[in-house]
Amino acid sequence: MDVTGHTSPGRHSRPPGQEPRKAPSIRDVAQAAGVSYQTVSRVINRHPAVREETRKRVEAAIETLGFRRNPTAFALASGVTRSVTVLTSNTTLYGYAATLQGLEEAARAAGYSLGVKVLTPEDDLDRTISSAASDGGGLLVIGFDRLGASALRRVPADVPCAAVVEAPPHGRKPPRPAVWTDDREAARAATAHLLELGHRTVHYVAIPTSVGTRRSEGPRAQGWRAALEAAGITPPEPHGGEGWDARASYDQGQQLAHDPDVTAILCGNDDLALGVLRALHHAGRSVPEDVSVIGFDDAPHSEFLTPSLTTVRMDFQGLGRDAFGLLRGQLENDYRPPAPTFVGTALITRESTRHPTT
Amino acid sequence: MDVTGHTSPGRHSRPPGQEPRKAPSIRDVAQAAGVSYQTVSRVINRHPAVREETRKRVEAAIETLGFRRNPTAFALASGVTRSVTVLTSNTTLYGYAATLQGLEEAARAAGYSLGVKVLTPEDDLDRTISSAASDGGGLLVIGFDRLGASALRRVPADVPCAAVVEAPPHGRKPPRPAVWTDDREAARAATAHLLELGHRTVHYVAIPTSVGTRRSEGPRAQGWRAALEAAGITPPEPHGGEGWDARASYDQGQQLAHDPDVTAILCGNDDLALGVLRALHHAGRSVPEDVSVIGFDDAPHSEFLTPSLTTVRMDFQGLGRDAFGLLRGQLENDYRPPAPTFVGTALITRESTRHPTT
DNA sequence: GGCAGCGTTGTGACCGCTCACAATCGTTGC
DNA sequence: GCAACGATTGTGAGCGGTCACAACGCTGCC
Repeated sequence: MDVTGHTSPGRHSRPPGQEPRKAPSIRDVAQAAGVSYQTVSRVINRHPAVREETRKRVEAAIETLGFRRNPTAFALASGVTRSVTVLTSNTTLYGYAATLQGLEEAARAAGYSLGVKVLTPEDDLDRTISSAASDGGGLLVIGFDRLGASALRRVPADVPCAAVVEAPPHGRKPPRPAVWTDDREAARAATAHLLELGHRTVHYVAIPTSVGTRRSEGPRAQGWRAALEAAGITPPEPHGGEGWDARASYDQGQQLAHDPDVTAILCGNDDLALGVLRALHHAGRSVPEDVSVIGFDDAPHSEFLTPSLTTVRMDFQGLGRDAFGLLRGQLENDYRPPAPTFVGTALITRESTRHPTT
Repeated sequence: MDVTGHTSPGRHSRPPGQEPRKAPSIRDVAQAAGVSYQTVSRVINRHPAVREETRKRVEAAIETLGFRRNPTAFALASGVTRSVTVLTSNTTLYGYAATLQGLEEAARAAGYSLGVKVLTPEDDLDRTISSAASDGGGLLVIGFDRLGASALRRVPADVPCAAVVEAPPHGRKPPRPAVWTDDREAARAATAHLLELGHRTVHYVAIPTSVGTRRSEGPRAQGWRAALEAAGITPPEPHGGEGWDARASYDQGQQLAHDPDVTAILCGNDDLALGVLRALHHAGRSVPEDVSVIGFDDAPHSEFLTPSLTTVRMDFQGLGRDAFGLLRGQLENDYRPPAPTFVGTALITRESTRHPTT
């Protein structure tokens, strides 16, 4: 079953005699309208000092010739790009994809075009950054992970830049203008919820963090730990931290499943929760009867799992929108970015959590 | 729980006296190296007619000044952009996201920068297209749906363009160079598989199609229908066709669940399958004991569902790669796109399918 | 009537790079 | 010894816009 198809252009796909006629320039328009190129420039820039009648004439010429201002020439001459580049290590994981979507929407609404560059450990970070910087008007960095965070740190100070990041440690500020969600508090609340249901402790399966070594703790882990400590419980050793998806968490899920004392598990994201769910199922432990599971992020499919997943909803799109606003504030002198509009987090309780059976 | 954070740049974030010094130009390099700007241009373009010693000198100057060729000026002067724009109606659904990922990888490998523009029903398609076209060197259209397909049709003939599309009807060719997977055959094989297991018929929950009205059939529906007809079975009325996600298919799943004759369901993608799975569960019908379900696309989480989902694996990344190659062939005179490299489809059998009871 | 002042339009230079062509140099050939 | 030649290098123009400034015509005023 590997039948596939494609069509390709002929070697000479251009009909003879039909040169790819190049787009009209302002000088073409000027000639057609009987004015100077500068007047055309004024018209397309809505400069007030143009007589009504002249403007009409120029606009007519623009219309008939199908003129559109060449963005490249505009960028070169004016130094203004109206384009931004997103730097991210991933485009498909839910959190990243949703953030990217928010960034794109905001950019489109503001009339900016959006470039995307995926960061890989193999590529030279500085090289990638400087090429992206010279390409476009500004950089938007998704700094959820190590790669993204270190890219953010290396963006030269004179390059306009904004970021979406993991909640920074208390008292620390990200190196650049940034937005984030208070994951720490959200994780604390989710953990507290499990404790309130009557669980004696809560185990944690971690996502990778954006800082330091594998064993260092991200904000979600910190919130989890804080909730336990506030309840006078010694936190057990956290699991995971090496991958983002279900494949990565399945093993951890198996270990947890074999420990009969485990009755509640908080996962760093919904994909990890899925792997844990699967492992628990294989081990014959049912959710939520034997074990409660909470995810993080509220991915679109989490609601439809069986059992449907209790999880922490995040407003990634809102984060993206706001990060773009922050960048736009640096790009346009007269633009003041509005206060953050994203809605923070919310614990969505579904079927995967309940009180423990004594 | 709506605590969030952000930092913004001060109003005057630039340290006084530290102007954002503009990047060095080839003339700066030329002066530093004691040659003309044209010689510098030759060096950065690897023109052979430069004496070894001169080249060394220029390269040293480039290094010390940290010169990088301005892509905007290069584009304007040469007419070559080394950038492409992806037009898509969606960035988060698995098929789209994975295709985008393939496109991005290929573009990055070839040294192209990649722009993304999301198509919406509200925006003026022609406007979006022409702005994307003037922005970059070429267009890559993801034409899985109506919006994408109609965008593809409207791309002016003189704009370089390649697409990833739904398999076209027999004997038809897409309007532009394109790649696709033979979904029709894959759906036929998946349906045939269910029949071979002993099911008397197979029901179908459709994804939206890229052509015509809601009720017209995409290649997956055609393949399903063909398999049934080949077995002498009158195809039942297909369901769905109005949405891509689990929310859209849940209702259809409910209807199917209440019909005791339904023992096998093919879904247009894995998300729809998820909604159907959920509806069956709610109706008390177990999978695969009472009903077999097959999805399409092999999304990353499908393997970890319970029951894990039998599905048709697609090589979206490969499609993206190949589509980029097709575009690159139009952009560079001396580049011949390689033959398609994507691997087609494969039926992945997991827990959600088996022979019917009785 | 002459001139300042305004509204409107045109000219020249330039953004950073490429292209086509001209200029320079040291060799070579006869 | 000199023209021809190839290898190098430099010059001018232009890509399609913008900016700064000059120039024009008209009105209002003393």
